[in-house]
Order: sequence, then structure tokens, then C-alpha cells
Amino acid sequence: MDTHAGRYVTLEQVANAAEVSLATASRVLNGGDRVVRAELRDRVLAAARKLRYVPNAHAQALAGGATTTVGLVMHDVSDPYFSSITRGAIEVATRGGALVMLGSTFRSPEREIEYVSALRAQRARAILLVGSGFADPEYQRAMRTELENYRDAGGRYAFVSHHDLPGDAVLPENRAGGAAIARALLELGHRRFAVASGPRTLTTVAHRLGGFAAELASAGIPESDLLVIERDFTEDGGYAAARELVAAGIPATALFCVTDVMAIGALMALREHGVPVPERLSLVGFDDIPIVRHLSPALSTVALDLNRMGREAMRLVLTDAPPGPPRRVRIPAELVLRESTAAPPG
Amino acid sequence: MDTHAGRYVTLEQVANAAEVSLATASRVLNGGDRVVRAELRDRVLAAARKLRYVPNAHAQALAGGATTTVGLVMHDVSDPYFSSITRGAIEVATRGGALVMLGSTFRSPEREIEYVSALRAQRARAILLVGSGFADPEYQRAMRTELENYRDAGGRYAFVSHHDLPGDAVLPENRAGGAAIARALLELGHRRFAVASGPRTLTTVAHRLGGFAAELASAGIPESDLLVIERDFTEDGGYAAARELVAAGIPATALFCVTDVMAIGALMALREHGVPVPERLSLVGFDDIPIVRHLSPALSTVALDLNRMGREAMRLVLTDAPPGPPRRVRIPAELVLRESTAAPPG
DNA sequence: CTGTTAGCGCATTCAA
DNA sequence: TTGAATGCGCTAACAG
Repeated sequence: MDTHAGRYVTLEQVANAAEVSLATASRVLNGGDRVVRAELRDRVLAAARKLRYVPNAHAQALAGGATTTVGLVMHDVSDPYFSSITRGAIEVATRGGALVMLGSTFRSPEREIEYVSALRAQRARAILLVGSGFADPEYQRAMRTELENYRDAGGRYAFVSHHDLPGDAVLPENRAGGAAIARALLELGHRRFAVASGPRTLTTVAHRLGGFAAELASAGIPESDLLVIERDFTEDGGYAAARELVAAGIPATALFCVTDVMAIGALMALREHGVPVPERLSLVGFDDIPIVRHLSPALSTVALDLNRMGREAMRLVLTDAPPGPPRRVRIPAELVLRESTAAPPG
Repeated sequence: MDTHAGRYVTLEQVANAAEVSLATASRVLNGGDRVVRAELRDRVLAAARKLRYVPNAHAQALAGGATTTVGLVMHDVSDPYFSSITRGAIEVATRGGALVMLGSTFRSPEREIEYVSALRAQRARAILLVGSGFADPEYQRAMRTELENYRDAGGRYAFVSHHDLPGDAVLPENRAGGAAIARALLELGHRRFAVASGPRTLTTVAHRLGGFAAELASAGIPESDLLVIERDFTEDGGYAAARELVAAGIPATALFCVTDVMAIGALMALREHGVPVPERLSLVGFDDIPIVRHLSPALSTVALDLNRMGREAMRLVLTDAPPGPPRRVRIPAELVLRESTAAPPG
């Protein structure tokens, strides 16, 4: 497939029609505030409009002009967590005159690296890596060199969530959020806990779970007493985890799901098995994606300003980096107690 | 901001390192299955790897090579309706080796046209316009010429949902879906209906509402008896519509919301005002976005295979167009009765 | 203020 | 099979 480039109207054609030089046409059409006499300017503008001229972004990029694309790489656009972040990112990108290229990796490390490479080929002005990275050392190494190359060539990038890689980042307070949940549950009187977890190799999972367990430990409940059920980081994973919990006779009075999406799956399984929430089992999620307030019972969770995360990340990357260590923008995690939590039965 | 192009490794550098000509390096690296002796081929490959060569997509495009970006323009990525479609589209784009550029217009006609123009500047291989167009004649005219220019230059485009513009399209059976809802409600015994509608200038709204009203009419209920409350095409819009319905004393036993997202807002308002669903008022949505089955009461709605819509649209546009009239892919609308509908009170 | 010119990195003729 | 040369459309010196 070709670019069918020849059939587009070129600057040169516009210049000819306006009877000015190529350079002049360039100045008025794509040159920002370059100085051109009003008369010529009008002629060029008229010709461009008449011919429906659209600049060739590739030629502009190649000739050393601006590149206006920024890349966004994430696990799954259709996950509300990511789509909310994406929305924020697009908002500020648009305001900054940038176009967003979106990659959905469906949690494949290879695909993530491929996307970064493709974005590099596009000479994207910046890349946002959204969602936690993978613990796999092979991935770490590959991604690190990919990003180093990109940065060495002048590209800017930032992370949303932890990546164990150097670079600016927007970091939700996962650990504190996990701890806050533990504290709230303890205060309600809970003593036996279960966790529906994603793969612990994901840093996000590790941090949320870590904060939760640490807080319990400091209240005298050892990590060994904690029933951690590890499943996919998805709604189905939450469903499976809850089923397993039920199968085990529900040896807990509270279930912490490391994401709202998992909590939704868990809630479905619990409902199917007739387990009353919160009467028999308190349920807590994490993220506060838009819909969970509409569930019933409305889900208790830890709120993250997802939109803001996207905005901040895009800002980080569209803005000049000050010298010094990588910048980090902390996103506060705020506990929101709704209907799915209560005192333990009995 | 510049492309920092000079700092990228170029094909020429690879060729020099491999001690072959530029042309040969091009052939092995980006030339598909061009014939090159194994020895030279290996030398080039080794040099490229060593130098971490990444082709410059802009240069490739400019030189007449392939353009691998496809554009996706929609109202709002964070709306589950669109993000589900997006996911499907990205899936097949990725399989086809294409990169997706995403534009979120937030329902601004101007922005939609700007995006198409930007995509044209990018020489995007194809453009998908997702979500219904605007009735505004000024917009229609502008978009039509924008698309004509794009197509004349060899670009391909398709619509998801109606646009009143010529071109291939993936069309959900909105009218039939609306009619199916009316039929089901009539069968349950309902006779007094309200609709929470988005702007009727949106063709999607017009069709869903039209199918609904026509079916009622053929059952002897004139359109003038139908209470249509027109608000934003959003959750807030649904909320506002339901509040108004409550303020009016709920002169109906069934409420049809033209989208699930609006139904979610409506449900929230009804809950706040203590209106039992479905006992006092039956509620029906449209789309079957993933979450509505988790609401309580679980929402009755019309299911559309959103993912498939995205996939089909991308396929339409990545595939060679057969001669003849525009292609249309019909997406069946299937009524799903869940808990939010019941016989009218009394 | 305006026009001329030289590349940007690559695919592709055309010769060899 | 390989190499040398041309041009894609545009921007950025540079000269006028």
C-alpha cells in the first residue's frame, strides 16, 4: 500500500497558484508567526483554501519541523481504569496541539516493546507508559534500552504507575491506600482477611497488597494468616478468586480486591452463591472507577483521580524537564466507605 | 520543538557499518521479500541490531512507502460504549500491522473536522468515524468535503453509526432495537411511556426513538402521548431527565433511556428519590455496555456487540473496497430483559 | 520582507 | 544481485 502522496495538493502547487515562492507559502501556511506582507499572505491563504491544501506531516517532520504525535501505551483501553486515564491525557494533549497514538497491549510484554519501537519510528514527541510494568528481567532489559535510545534521540517519556525503570512518573499512593483499607477494616472489627489479588509480579499489585499486609501485621495479624488468592488482573480473575473463597468455606469476614474491576467480578460470584455483602463478607476495591458507586451494594474503595493522572502525565511529558532527578507526581489515595463494608457478623 | 532527527540512527549509517550500499540495506531492512544474497543480508541485519536502527516512518512515508497509521475519531474514549468499540478496532488494526491514532472530540463538530484534517496531514491509511454525526448542515458540508478530499487522495474511511454521509458503514439496528423495547413493554402491559432522550439531531437518537415511537403508534398509542425528555447524551443527562420525570409526578410506568449510560444516571436519580424500579417504574436502556448487568436491578437493555462493531469497521477499511455502492454491515440488536422491567403497578 | 537552495531519511528507478 | 542517483514535500539557513 502506498501513501498516494502524489495526489495530495502540495505546498509548491499552492505557491504557484498564489504566484509566490515556496518559502513564502511555507511561512504563511505552516510557519507560525513569520513575517509576510499582508497582500502576499492573503494570496497564499486564498490559494490554499481553494486547493484544499493540507500540509504533509511526514514531510514536515522530515524537514525538521515539529512532530505532533504523542504515544500512549496501556494494557486495555476498554478497561475503565485506563480509559479514564486516557481521557485525561487526550485532554491536555489536544490543548497542546498534539495527536495521540494509542496502543493496547493486552498485557503482552512483547507487544508493549513493539509499540514503543513503532512510536520511535513515528518519531513521536513523547510516550506515556500507562499501567505497571512487568517483573520479567528480559522485559526490563529490553524496555530499558528501548527507552534509553528514545531518550537519547530527544524523546520524552513518562510512566503512570510504577515501572522499576528510571524516568518521570505519576504515582498513585498504592501502599498508603492498601494500608488505609486495612485500618478501616480493623476498626470495623474484622480480624480474618482474604485478598483477591492479581499477579504479584505487577508492582501495582505488590504495593497495594504490601501496604495492606503491613498494616495488618502492625496490628498483630501476621501475613501468614492472610488468605491471598492470586488470579488474573481482570473481572474474570475477581470472579474466580471469589469462587475459590466460597469453595474454601469463606474463612474470612472481609475481602480486599486489589482493583475495582476484580471486585466487580467478585461481587458477581458472591451474589451467585448467595453470600450477602456486607453482612457475611465485607468487600473493598481499589481505584474508584466511575461505575462502582452504582453497584449495589455500592462498593467501598480507594479513590484515585484517574483523569488527573492522565493529565499530569501528559503535562510531565509535554513540559520541559528541569535538570535533576526524575520527577514524580504523587496521586493521593482516598478511602471511600460506601455500602459494601460493615462490621463482621456475630 | 524539533524532531531531533539527526540523533537517530539512519539507514545510511547501517549501510556504512555493514559495508553495503544504501539501497541494499533498504532492501533487507524494509523491503519485504526483496532478493539479497544471504551474506550481505546477515551483515546488514547485524549492523542494524548493533546500532539499534529504527526506520524513520516519516521518511518511509515520504518516499512512497507504506503508511501504517489508521485514525479513530469518536466522542469520548472514556465512555464504555466507545471504548469497547475502540478495543475491537485496535485488535484488528494491530493484527494488520497498523497503529491507531485516537481522537476524542467531546462532541464538538469542529474538533471532529479538525481531527480528520490532522489525520489527512498524517496521511493516515484509513479513518474510522465512530458515533453518530451532527445534523448541522454546516458541519455536514464541511465533513463531506473533508472526506471527499481524503478519499480522492486514496484514503479510506468508514462510519460506525449513521452519518448521513456517503461511505461504508457499520450500522447497529437502532430502529429495530427501539421497536423491540416498545413491544416488550407493551406485552408487559405498559401503556404510559416516558423517554430519556439525547439530542434528536443525533441520528442514533432519532432512530432509536423513532423505532420506539412507531411501534407504540401501531399499537394505538400516538406519539403525542409520549413524554420525551431531551437532555445531554450522558450520565448526567439521564440523571437530569429522571429528575424531571419525578418532578412531573412520574406520569408513566416505563422509562426508555436511549443509552445505557443515560439509564445509569436515571437509575441513580430514581434511587435518590425513592422510586422503586421496576415496581413503580420499569427502566430500559440501550447498548448493553459491560457493566449494566451488574447494576441492581440489573438493567434490561438492547445488546449490541460493541467489540464486533469495532472489528468490522476496521476490517471494512483495511480491506479492499469492492466496486459498487457503499458497503453496510448490519449489527443485530438483541433485546435482553433483566431485572429492571416488570408489569406496570396496579 | 522575499526568493533560492540544500538537505531531512528513505524507496526506487536505472545501470552495471 | 547490487550500487548510484533521483525525488517525495517541506523547513531552515542564506542571500538578496
